[in-house]
Amino acid sequence: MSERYLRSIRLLAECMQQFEKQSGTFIRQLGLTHAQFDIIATLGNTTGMSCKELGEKTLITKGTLTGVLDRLIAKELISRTRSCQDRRHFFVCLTPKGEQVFTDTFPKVISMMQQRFDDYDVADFISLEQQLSKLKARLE
Amino acid sequence: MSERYLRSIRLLAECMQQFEKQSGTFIRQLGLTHAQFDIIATLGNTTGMSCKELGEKTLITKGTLTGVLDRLIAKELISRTRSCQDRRHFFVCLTPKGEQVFTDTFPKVISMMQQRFDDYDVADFISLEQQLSKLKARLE
DNA sequence: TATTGTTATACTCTATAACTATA
DNA sequence: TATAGTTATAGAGTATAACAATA
Repeated sequence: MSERYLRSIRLLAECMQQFEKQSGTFIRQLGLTHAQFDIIATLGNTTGMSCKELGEKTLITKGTLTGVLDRLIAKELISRTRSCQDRRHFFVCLTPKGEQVFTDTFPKVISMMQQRFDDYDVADFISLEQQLSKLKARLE
Repeated sequence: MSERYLRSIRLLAECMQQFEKQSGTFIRQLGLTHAQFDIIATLGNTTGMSCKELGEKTLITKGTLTGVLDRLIAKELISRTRSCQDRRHFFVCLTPKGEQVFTDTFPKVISMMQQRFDDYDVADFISLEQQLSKLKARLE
């Protein structure tokens, strides 16, 4: 059974690697790094969150996160303000410019990819989702 | 359909992130970086390959690769010898010590993970593999 | 005392471009 | 001329530990 598990994990890694290869080119054209884009993507469609939460979601450790956020602030894509309730917390969210990068970027990535999935029907996607959800639950 | 595609990609990323979170702790305990472990894993169970091939498989660009290989050589985990046929090529392969890291590591990662997949039967793994293979083909 | 985040340090990865050696 | 790999450079990510501010 362990060979089967390994084979699935290897496939998972290969899928992810391919996706990152394609999206990486795109991200770099935006003048962003992978870590920076990760932050933008995590903050997208949210009302913002603390550094702690952001670090947990992106797996970036706090010491590193400060630097990544600094560079995104310099690019005016995010804001970092101290929380009023608990002044130990910072509140990080996308600026309008950051929102725009988020909403401009994703449709482009989607359209770039979408044509490859022409022969996927709803059932195919549902099946894929089910398998990945199940796998994710085991990995957590 | 694009939301379905995005949802699958997000799940894929979350699975990979979880896997890297778990394996990352383990890799660091070995005194290796992610890139270094990627090289070891790619060379494992092969008779070796050129820098070019290694770069293509790991998505590490040639300038970066030289440095990563230098550090693995310093750790005596790989060897890099010039090819006799075409002296432009180098031939990179695991040393016995590198082989040992590879064969020692994977069983540990497997056993760490395996218990989580107790309720996966052969059919589950086959189904997962099929879905991932199909996805991979589209992403390439 | 515990938690959140910053700062400092040393190392590694990264992309890119110029370069060397071989074909 | 083309290809494989190295070297050089500047910037960014990484882990870790010590620190400051707040609770």
